[in-house]
Amino acid sequence: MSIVTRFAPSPTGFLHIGGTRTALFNWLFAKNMGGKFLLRIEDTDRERSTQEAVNAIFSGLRWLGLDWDGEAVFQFSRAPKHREVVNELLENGNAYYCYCSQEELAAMRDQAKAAGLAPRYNGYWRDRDSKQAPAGVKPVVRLKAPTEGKTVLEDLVQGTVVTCNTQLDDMILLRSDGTPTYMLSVVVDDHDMNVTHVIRGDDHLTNTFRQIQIYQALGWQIPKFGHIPLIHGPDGAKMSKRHGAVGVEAYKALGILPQTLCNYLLRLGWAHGDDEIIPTEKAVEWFNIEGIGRSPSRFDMNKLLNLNSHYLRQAENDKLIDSIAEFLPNNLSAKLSDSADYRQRLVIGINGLKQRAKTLAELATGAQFYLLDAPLPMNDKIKLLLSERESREILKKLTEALKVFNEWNEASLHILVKDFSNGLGIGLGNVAKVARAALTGSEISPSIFEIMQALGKQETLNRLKRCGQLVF
RNA sequence: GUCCCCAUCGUCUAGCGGUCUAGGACGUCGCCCUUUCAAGGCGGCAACACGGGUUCGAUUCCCGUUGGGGACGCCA
Repeated sequence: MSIVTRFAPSPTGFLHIGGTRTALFNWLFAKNMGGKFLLRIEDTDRERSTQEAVNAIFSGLRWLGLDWDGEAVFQFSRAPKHREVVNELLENGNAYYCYCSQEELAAMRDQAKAAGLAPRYNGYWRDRDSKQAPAGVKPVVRLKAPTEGKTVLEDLVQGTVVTCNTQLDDMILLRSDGTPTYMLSVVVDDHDMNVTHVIRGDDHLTNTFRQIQIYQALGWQIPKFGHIPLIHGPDGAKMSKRHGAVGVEAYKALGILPQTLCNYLLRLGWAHGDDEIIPTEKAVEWFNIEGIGRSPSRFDMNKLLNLNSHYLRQAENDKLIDSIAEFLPNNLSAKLSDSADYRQRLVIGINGLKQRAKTLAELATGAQFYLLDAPLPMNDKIKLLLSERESREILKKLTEALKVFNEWNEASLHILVKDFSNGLGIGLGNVAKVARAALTGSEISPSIFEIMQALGKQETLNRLKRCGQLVF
């Protein structure tokens, strides 16, 4: 039998980074086993579900390349089927109506807590006749769960986990307004979608015992479960808003590459020996559930950034140039797309640039001087440097030397400027510093010879000459 | 409060009884390379939470302690 996994997020916000890892593991497992990966939107909470959140899930998964098989299933649309199943349960005596009010339930929980027990419903209506029901109260439907014995979970990640049934109460299957609860919907949907492996966050572990009880009441085959540890923030607590970026779109906006995020998320709690750089193809080949660690791991932005600079350096230049557009100010990104000349500068210049950037955003910032027209913006330090008489002397002489030079490539320019510096007896570093300032408006940049080549002779001379004449 | 899970450098991890004077990566520190900054190369600092067992032998197995985390909704 072919395996089927699924990712089942609720559309109540952004696509959470933790959920993303869950999706990745499900996807990898399915791919590794030659099975299917399904997507189900758990939108049964009508109050909190939004279309915007659904879109965020779709676009986030697509961005990461975690494609799902078939159409996404919207859980709410299956409510009639869920009610049908509840009726079945009601008929065969595995479920019953409960008329307790919220106040009564709260009292029961307090009572149990006071007695040193888990807060739970005490089964008041379990064996009571509905004829005794208070008038005008709309009942909920509860599962008639076993009151003794144990429920056992053979978890793919956590191992064997056992819970006493006295710990669990009769969960609600149908709300008083007739809508199905999550606990029931997941079971019915996973069953109907033929899901064979439920891989999800650790926070669902205790839910699983309840869900197993539903499977048992229905006489359905129980899928295999694997509960992966949650991702924690740097402080060790579950990732939440106060930790900063929790949605994948935030990482996209930062200029993190999708392959970086996949690689990073995979290495959080899973390893393949000493391998750190694991491209998706390898991940699919190597992934296994047994390798998933059981302890939660903390999110480390530094390592993510380091990985990202690796993938940035490896990325194809054309793609990189295309993808920095959205990180550029509008006027510059327009220049990039409208003018082949400006783009051509980056075709060469991107090489030095991408070696220095940790994110696409940084790459875009670094690329600006290629797209800007003189006069370049300069800080006081640069202005001061360029206003010195020695600097302008160097610039003038350098302009003259370059004017008659025609081997316009990085290596030749390097030799020429080196000889030029020797001739002046001032050392390459001093010439480079001034040229860099004039060419880029900055004291930090890629190799000035690469920049000269990328800018072309005319623009190089233009920038050098301009600064040589500048008066501040 | 009740139940469950977890525990190797600051962080992510390798290790599945002897190969461990514990390996890799990020970060950090130093050196080299060098026109700046990166990248790269080389090297340093840095961990088996604690206490009991089991065993000829425990980082590895068992039990406790401590510490951390998660779950206890007519949310999902």
